[in-house]
Amino acid sequence: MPELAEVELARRLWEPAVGDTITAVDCHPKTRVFRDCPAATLRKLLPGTQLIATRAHGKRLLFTFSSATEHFLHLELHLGMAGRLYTAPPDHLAEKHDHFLLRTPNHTFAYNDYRQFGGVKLHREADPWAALPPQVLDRKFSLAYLTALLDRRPRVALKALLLDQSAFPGVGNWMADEICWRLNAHPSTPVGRLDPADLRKSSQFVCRGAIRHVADKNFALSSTRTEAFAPGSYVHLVPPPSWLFQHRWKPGGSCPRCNKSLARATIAGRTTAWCPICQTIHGNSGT
DNA sequence: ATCTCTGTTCACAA
DNA sequence: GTTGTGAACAGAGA
Repeated sequence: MPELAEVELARRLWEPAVGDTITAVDCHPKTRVFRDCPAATLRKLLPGTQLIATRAHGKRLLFTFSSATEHFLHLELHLGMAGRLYTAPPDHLAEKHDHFLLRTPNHTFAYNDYRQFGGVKLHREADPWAALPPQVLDRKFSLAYLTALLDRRPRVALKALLLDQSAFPGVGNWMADEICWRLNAHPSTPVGRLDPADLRKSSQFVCRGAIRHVADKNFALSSTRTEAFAPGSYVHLVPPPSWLFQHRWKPGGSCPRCNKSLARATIAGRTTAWCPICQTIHGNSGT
């Protein structure tokens, strides 16, 4: 599920652990989420360390620990399709599909992923994220930068480029559709036909709005209703009806702008919804 | 029972 | 070299 806003929400839910000492690590005995780091390594390295920083970049999370034995120690999490972080009391027992629990004196920080499409990586270098591309809301995501990006691969379909994590980190299926819709562009439009300034504006609008509607609002809810983030529930508030989001999966859903029926098809390998009336910029229309 | 899914990766085709 | 497609991963809910 998680795209950039849910990933940011997950980061904030674990943020209270900063400054805490890890007292124990419980790992699910049989899981494939520990891809390049055996669970035994985590159990050996993490207890006694202190969490000192949390970061999010696109769909990735990075938790940095200070350790007596390692110069640098980071845990990178990817939530895949169904991953979720939550916080619980220190004596919390692992729920179904909890893959690992970080224990601190006052909390349990849990990682749950029933589909196991996510994963955990261990990094031991100073900055494992040194080479990541700029994010949509970074200052480095400039008009010149995006123009060069489009010039490099002018024939790629808009939807495919939006889903490319090295181009638009953190944008997933629904955000990609939302950006196409806001841009009035058909998802299969070759990106060479687009105005980079318009694409930049639309993608920034959607990323900013997603953070506000999903990360900010659900986080505010979590501080008044901690039980809302117990296993089994997660995101409660979604973008408003003026966004495509609330209409795209409804059978017979209609465009919030012109009220005509939405179209659906598989584009760039993913189910895609768009408004055939509003999204008039096409690759094959001649204009 | 069958199908779908806010994701990524890999093999392979065109 | 580029671009597109389908399968695989695993489980829940319709």
